[in-house]
Amino acid sequence: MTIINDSGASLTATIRDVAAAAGVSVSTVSKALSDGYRVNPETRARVKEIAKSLHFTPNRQAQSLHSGRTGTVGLLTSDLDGRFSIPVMMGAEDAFGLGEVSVFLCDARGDSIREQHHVRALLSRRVDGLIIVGDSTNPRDPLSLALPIPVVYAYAPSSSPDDISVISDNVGAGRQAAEHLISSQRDRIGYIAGDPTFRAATDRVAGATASLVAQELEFVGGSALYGGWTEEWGRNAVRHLLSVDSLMDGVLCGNDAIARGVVDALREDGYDVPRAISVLGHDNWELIATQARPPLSTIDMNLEELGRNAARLLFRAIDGDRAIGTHEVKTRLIHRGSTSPKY
Amino acid sequence: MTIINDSGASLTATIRDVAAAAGVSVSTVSKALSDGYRVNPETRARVKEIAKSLHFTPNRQAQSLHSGRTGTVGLLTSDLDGRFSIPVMMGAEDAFGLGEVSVFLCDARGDSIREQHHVRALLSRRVDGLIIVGDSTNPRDPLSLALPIPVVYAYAPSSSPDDISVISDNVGAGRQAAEHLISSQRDRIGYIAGDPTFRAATDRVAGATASLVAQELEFVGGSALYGGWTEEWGRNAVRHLLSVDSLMDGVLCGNDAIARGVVDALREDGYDVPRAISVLGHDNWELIATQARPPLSTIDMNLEELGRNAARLLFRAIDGDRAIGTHEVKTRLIHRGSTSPKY
DNA sequence: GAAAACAGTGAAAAGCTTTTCACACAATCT
DNA sequence: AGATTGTGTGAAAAGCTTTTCACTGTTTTC
Repeated sequence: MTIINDSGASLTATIRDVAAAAGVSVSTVSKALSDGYRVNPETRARVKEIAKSLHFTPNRQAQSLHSGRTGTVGLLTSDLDGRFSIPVMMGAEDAFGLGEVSVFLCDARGDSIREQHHVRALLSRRVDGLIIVGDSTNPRDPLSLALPIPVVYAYAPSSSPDDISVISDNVGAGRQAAEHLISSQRDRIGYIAGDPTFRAATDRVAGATASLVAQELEFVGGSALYGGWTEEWGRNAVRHLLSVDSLMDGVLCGNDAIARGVVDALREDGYDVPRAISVLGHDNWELIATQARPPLSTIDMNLEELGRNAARLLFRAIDGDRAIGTHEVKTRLIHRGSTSPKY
Repeated sequence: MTIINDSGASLTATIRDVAAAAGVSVSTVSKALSDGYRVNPETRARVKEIAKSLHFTPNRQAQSLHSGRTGTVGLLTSDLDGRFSIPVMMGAEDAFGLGEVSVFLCDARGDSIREQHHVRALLSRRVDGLIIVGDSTNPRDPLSLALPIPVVYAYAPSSSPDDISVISDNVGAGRQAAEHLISSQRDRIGYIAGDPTFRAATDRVAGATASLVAQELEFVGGSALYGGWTEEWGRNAVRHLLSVDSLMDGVLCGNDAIARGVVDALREDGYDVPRAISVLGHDNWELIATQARPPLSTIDMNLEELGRNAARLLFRAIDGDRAIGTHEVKTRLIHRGSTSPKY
């Protein structure tokens, strides 16, 4: 099925069509369009003119058949509906530039058989490289196949130190969060963490703990409280913490859902957020954070930046410069209404 | 950069390598691997064996150079962080099958210049077809280029009736929602709608209105209340409706955020949800719906099914069978805690 | 026993582009 | 004038696979 457009030229014109129309050989067309070859300026202009009028675009399949590079990259995610892999993908797409490199998207749905299958398919399409986007920050096993192309792991690092990984700096985020509360004169701080089987949960706690220890403080109740990633857990945990220390003046939360549960419970129980008790979330999950009462101050993981970095590292690796190891992306604090200086 | 794996075979073996190793010609290898050609069974077995040991996978670039079909499809979304385009993409990927067809993902970020650019890039990659995923249900202008490949519009339909579009049946969804409340003996029902500039908002209201009219009912306050898509609007609107009719026993909402605002406000004001007042959302946006108190009953748009349909229609179109027009996907009711029969 | 059918294999073309090499012709130098 | 340099162009190969056609032998048919 070939639709002919207004000018009568098929949109899938090949270089031969251009050559015929210009009355020159195929190789002259190629050179005329490429700049940097010796072609009579007049010929070049005429060829370019005709190529344009024919809507000629070189067939990248054929180009790459010749160059050995396809200008395509595989993006293998394990969880498309995850809130984390999408921004990472966007950042990567961004860094690859408009049209320069195209991205094959595959979703393995957490199934390693499926993953293998996708990898093979991508390999048969001769992608130049692969980005594997995880759905949690826990390290994952590297791809088992020996691959002829470079691979970058994003969000979830590879468990092998010889691979290239880009992750969010969760320890630093924990520090950043704690310092934010400490700097607004809070000294009775509780930590309501997420699921302890997640590396993200424990890393954030570790960072925050380090900051408190540096100020000779400790968490309300002596240590962080682990639970789940839900609002309900936040509601229950904050009430428990208040029963331990009724003068608690700050709460750090493992994510925004927990934080939302916390501010909901506090509002119901008549506490003044942020003046009496400041609450800080994590993830900057807009739809939850902005709709909370008050809107949540939180930590943003800069996931798009993470994706961009992953893409850049992949480029370098494709060019032969493999920067192995785990690269961390700094988080940033988003100030909304749930934190403030103490009154 | 070519990594040699354990067996000593490069993973990028070509058909020539296989031919050399098997001591036959290239064409024999091709035929032996293809089934359906006349090849000596012994030769065939030997070739297959060797191809396997060399990890030979045919170069799809070269294959498609020959066949004219690339087995790739472009997926152009306008809003990757949108909650709607992702499930549609997943469904499409699903229907395209594992490895059979690969998907190029592009994000135009709502910018038509960018969109054009992506379309050109995809064209130069000779994709077999294009799916355009919108970020709202409002009809959009069709791509301005005359394309040599078929296009399917998903979620947001094309404004041209000659195109192929797949959308969610919002009118039907409104009916479904209203009937759910009516069938649980509610007869004083309010409708808190979203932003009236969105077709989705007005269509849902239209469907619900039709169902009420059929029962000789009308909405509390006479008609639906339009506002925004936020929780805050839900909170404000439901309090207003109660001031109009303090015996209101059901509330239909334009989306789950509104519904969540509604149940929050009702809980704060001491109403019993779902017994005294049932509340129904829309979108089945899990993270909001499941965390509400009580969890929200809602309408699911079957977006993955929508994506699958889009993919199937694209296949048909690629095979020359263009089913033009707008195809609707039925919604389904998800029953959680916020609706029940009246006590 | 000669002609026809058949089985198995290989050579070659096609698909599109890029790049190298060679050629023809004009212009410059000795 | 003959040799050299330079300029613009085209032919051809390479990259990988599929498919058609042609070519040996072998087997069957009349």
